[in-house]
Amino acid sequence: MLNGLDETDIQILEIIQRNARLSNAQIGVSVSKSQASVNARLKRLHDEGFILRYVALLDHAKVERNVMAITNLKLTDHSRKALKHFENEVNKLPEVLECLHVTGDYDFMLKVIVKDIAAYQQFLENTVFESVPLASVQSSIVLKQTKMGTAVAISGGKTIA
Amino acid sequence: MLNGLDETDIQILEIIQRNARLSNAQIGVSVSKSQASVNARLKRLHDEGFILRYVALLDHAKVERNVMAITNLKLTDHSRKALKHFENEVNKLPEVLECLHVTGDYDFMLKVIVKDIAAYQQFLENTVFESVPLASVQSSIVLKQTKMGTAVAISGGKTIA
DNA sequence: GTTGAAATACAGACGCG
DNA sequence: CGCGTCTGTATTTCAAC
Repeated sequence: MLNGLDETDIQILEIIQRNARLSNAQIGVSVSKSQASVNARLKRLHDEGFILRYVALLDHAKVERNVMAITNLKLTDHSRKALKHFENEVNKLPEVLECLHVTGDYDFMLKVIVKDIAAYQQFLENTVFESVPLASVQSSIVLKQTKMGTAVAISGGKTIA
Repeated sequence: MLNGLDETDIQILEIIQRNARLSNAQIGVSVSKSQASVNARLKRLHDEGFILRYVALLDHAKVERNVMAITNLKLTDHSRKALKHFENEVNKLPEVLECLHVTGDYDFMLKVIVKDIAAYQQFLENTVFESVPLASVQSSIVLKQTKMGTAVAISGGKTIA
């Protein structure tokens, strides 16, 4: 159907993207399969690389990380070496949750999580500006996370809400 | 220490943000506590809202969702009612993984996952442009996901790499 | 898909600081 | 008296059939 996935596989993936703590038996009820069957499918989906990993999502505010910012960057040097170096530097920074190489006015888009605005200012000055030569930087502060998900809709068009 | 979290709590949170499938016993080894203690802490951390939920992360390419795009939007109407309506519309769209209300040149930033560029074009025309009056739209296609994480560094400064 | 054994999660009673 | 360990029981995982 899709890379060797049948309808049941797709249903299972949709479910565990939203709640990875359900038991195989609970998932089995939803997909009308035995728990052993669900177990075997989950193992296969993981072994074949469909499932990358399982993670816990935290409440950022509760752990005192109240500022999310989007940092758009344009490098001065676009050689392969410079790009690689930039990627390496970014990977070391715990404040950076995501780094995307994008088309458009800027080269990279960083999703940054810090304690407060002061911490963000320090992050820019002491870390980003120091790492590589930058042609331009544009920051957007996140006022509100209207939608915050990790689940991708699978199967042909759209699937579940 | 931080909202009532001690050093052990923080270590546990750091661990399960990266691997939520470890057994309580395995976590216990890392934090030098018994499995029962780890179990009790996990339950408390969840009940108190530090842990929002557990999810599985999929390989987007394997499920044929090869295009990630960032859609920046500026609305024409900024009334509270219009904002609320926009948020409601966006929440219905499975292609939109994240929607952030941001400062800067645009009002909202959408992280969109679709099958291909054609699907993105349809998403814009049939869905986004139809939902609310827009003053401007700017799309950035993601060429490469240099870093892709969900784990926030807890504790004062930085913690683990 | 069913069954059974091993691992795991989880609640209660006790003990230490 | 909060917190951790220990023990027993209920679930769950997982491999063999």
